[in-house]
This record gives sequence, structure tokens and C-alpha cells, in this order.
Amino acid sequence: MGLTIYNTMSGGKVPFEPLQPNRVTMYVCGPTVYNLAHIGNARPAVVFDTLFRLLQTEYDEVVYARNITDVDDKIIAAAREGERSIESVTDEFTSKYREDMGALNVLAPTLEPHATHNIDAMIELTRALVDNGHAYESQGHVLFSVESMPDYGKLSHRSLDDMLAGARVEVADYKRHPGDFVLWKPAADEDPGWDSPWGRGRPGWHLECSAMIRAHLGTTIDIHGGGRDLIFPHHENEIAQSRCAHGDDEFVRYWMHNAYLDIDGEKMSKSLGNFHTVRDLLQSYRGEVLRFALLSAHYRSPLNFSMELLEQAQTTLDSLYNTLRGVQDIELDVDVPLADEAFYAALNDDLNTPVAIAELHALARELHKADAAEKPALKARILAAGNLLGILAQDPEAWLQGSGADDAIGAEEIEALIAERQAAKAAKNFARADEIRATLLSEGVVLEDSREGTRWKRASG
RNA sequence: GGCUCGGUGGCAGAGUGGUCAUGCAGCGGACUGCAACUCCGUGUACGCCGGUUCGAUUCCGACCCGAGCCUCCA
Repeated sequence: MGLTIYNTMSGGKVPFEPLQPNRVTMYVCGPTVYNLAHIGNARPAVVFDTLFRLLQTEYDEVVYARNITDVDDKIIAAAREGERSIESVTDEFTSKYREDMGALNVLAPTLEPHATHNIDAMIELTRALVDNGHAYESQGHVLFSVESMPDYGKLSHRSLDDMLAGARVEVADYKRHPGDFVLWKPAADEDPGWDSPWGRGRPGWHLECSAMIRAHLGTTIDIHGGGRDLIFPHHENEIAQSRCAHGDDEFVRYWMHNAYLDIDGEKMSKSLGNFHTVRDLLQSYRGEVLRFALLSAHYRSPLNFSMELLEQAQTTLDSLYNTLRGVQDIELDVDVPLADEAFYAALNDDLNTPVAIAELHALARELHKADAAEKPALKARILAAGNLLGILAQDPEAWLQGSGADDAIGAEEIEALIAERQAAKAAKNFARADEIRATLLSEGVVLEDSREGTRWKRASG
């Protein structure tokens, strides 16, 4: 099955071909662990997790690295503000990030390199750049010289002249060129720092990704992903560092960038204060609902985030689980040839999750109309699609019945009322039967009669 | 100002040079004791103005509107 990927570098969709025939290397920019992830931060995690799942259907070895940035000005500030150690801040938010992403059915990446565990590699990279003239030392800083790289700006499609034209920030006096960026900077005595040939210091922002990619994945990787706002300067500078450090090797073959979540037409961001943390949202919605909502738009399109979006995701998942509930007793021993599947083709088309979801609906409709003999295969296909999307893996009964609030009516009581209603129906006492249904409905419980008996579920929302 | 990306039916959201996205909501019908589930049917949607074309929402140009990035921000 031919995967095509929109490559930010070329600005168009291209067929994906890994450097090695049966091995894919992928790196995605992970969190800076100084506070809780918001739902916008979760978008790349979910998107590239879905890609990770897809790649695994085609390639035997998929090495997926997602870094943890655990040294950074914001972390230092958070520690100072909370009067606690750097480590306690980074430990807390690293584990909370993992928990939150786990709740969204995001699989653990193959590797999760920490910046602070790779300082030596960063120093080595910096030394190489200084040695070959791409970097210089100035007032205790080591800076990358953007003029030393002829095609600097290629990823973000801008030239040094363009950047100068738009410069609106005062240029630090230790820079030779306003576009030069810090590889290594001096550390204050009370801040975390490491000994280096340029004194005690710490790495610049872009350095860790270049160093860790080289250390853990190799000189050239297949896929590098992240949020759109990282294109410049972060990824541009990664390219500069990596390619100039050791000859001019190819660094990344496919650059992928997800769009943001918007709220009322504006980017969700911490500085605007218009964000919802994943942790907060998990109080009201199951992780799978959040994940489904994030996948309901194509990853390169902005997704307007709202509570209505989550409500709709909830409704849709309920409906799909309801479909699966109808076939929950069917044993599965059916292989699904993915190559024939429309949802698989959709995902292979630059991860077109909205179309894959549409195909899921088509399969569900087919299942409802199918003969008994056709149902096992259709169920298997729906579950295969769900598995790639990271959804529909739960027990349908548990999904539909288990989401009651603490003070909600219990399952036993519901079953008892249903039994009483059955008796009333048998006695043609429809008034009592309807009364019971109304009672349950007021408790948020919906009844569904069928030839096989009465099923119930908790209404979503 | 420079660069990039968008504007699709009530809402969400794909896609395409000429039949249909899809889901939710709405409306009509079937099923049901009544419902729910499910099924069937149902909408003069493609920012504005020109151009190319037999034909454009889809290609080209201008314009309007919005978003993002422009040195440490997913």
C-alpha cells in the first residue's frame, strides 16, 4: 500500500519511501515538561501516534522517538516560582504527560530521549560546528552562523533578507548576524549547567533535537514531525545544525507539521489563556472521545475546538459502539486484508482521518444491513479500522453502560426496573411500562427493545 | 512589511474540472403497543469579482476576510 505524505519541505504530497527498505525512523518534538499538556499539545501526539500505528502495518521495524525537553528557561522559572527543584518539576510533568497521552490511547514511543541525558552529544555537536567554522564563540555563548549555510531558510521558505525585513526584536550584541542562534549559553550559578569547552552552560533550544536524533536514530531519518509553529525557527535550525555538523548529509526525508487547535478562530495557546488541559477535559470526557475529536479533522487543517466538538465525538463513538454491541457475541477469526480497505487507503493518503472515519460509518451501515454470514467479516473490518485510529477497542457494553456519574442510578436497579417493565408489557400494562421508561430516562438511561430483549445504555452528555 | 496557510450547506468536516463525501441537527417515511436502535428518502454548500474552458467550488489573476510564523512559542 503506497503511503503518501505531505512534505513541508517540498510543499506537496509525495510517495513515502524509507531510507532502508523495512525500517522507518521517526522523530516528533515532544513536550517541555514544566506544566500540564493542553488539548492542543495533544494533537501532534495523537496524529503521529496514528501514523506510528499505520507504519507498523507496513514495516517490520518502526523506530519512533519523542523527546522530553527537561532543561529550559520555563522549567527553571517554574521551579523557582514553586520553590522546588528542577527535577521535581520535570519528573512530575513528565509522568503526567505520559498519563494524559496514555488516556488518549497514545502508544508509548519506541524511544523517549531526555535532553538532560544527552548533554554530551550536544556538546559534541557544538564542537563539530565550531571546528568546521559554522559556529563561533562570543561572550560565553556559542552561536550558529546562519550565513555559513547557503540554503538556510529552505524549510520555512524564507531568505535571510526576508527575516531581516521583518525583524522586530532587538538583536543581542553578541550576534554577528541577527539570524544567528544560540547553540550553547552560559548558565547562572544557581541554574542547571554542565561543564563544556566554553565554560559551564546549557544547550540552546534547537540543539537537543539535532543531537538526540543523531545519537538515537542516525544521521538521516525518515520522518520528523511537530506543530506548525516549529517550522521556524526550530526545525529550520535543526536542519542547519545537523547538516552542517558533519558534512552535508541529508537530515530529514519527510517533514510533517500539524495545524493547531483554534478557539473562536484563534490559536489555542498558553499565552492567550484560551486552553483546556487534557487533564481537565478528562474529568468530563473519556480519553477516546478527545482522541476521536482530534482525529475528526485532517491533521494539516486547523480544528476549531469547542465543547460541541466533544459532544459530537461522544455521540459518534456511542453510535459506533452501539453497532459493535449488536455483534458483541460474534467470534472473530477473520483476517482483514488491509490493502483492500477504503479506510486504509484513506489513511495512506497523507493520514486522511476524516475520510477514514467516513469509511468507518459506511462499514457500520453495511453491518446493520448484512446477513448473519457477512457479519463476522464486517465486525473484523470495523475493529481493524478502529485499531489503526486508536479507538473502539473497549467492550461495547462497558462503554455504553459504564459512564454514569457517581450519583447515577445503579445497574442492578436498572435491570430490576427493566424486568418489571417486561412483566408489565406481558400483561399489556403499557401505562406502567411507559412510566418505567420515563423514570429511567429521567435518570439518563435509554431503553432499546428488540426481539432478543431489552438493552439499556446511559445517554451521553 | 516579508513568508506560509485558509475561507465549503444550521454545525463539524472531506474532496473534485462535468453523478454521491461523511457525521450531527432538521424534515418526511418504515419498523415499534409507544419509544429507542436501525433502515429508506430529503437540502439552489463551496468568500467576492474577472479570466481560461463546452463546462469551475475545483485551474489562473485581482480583491475582501481570517489565521500562523518572523529568533527560543505545539
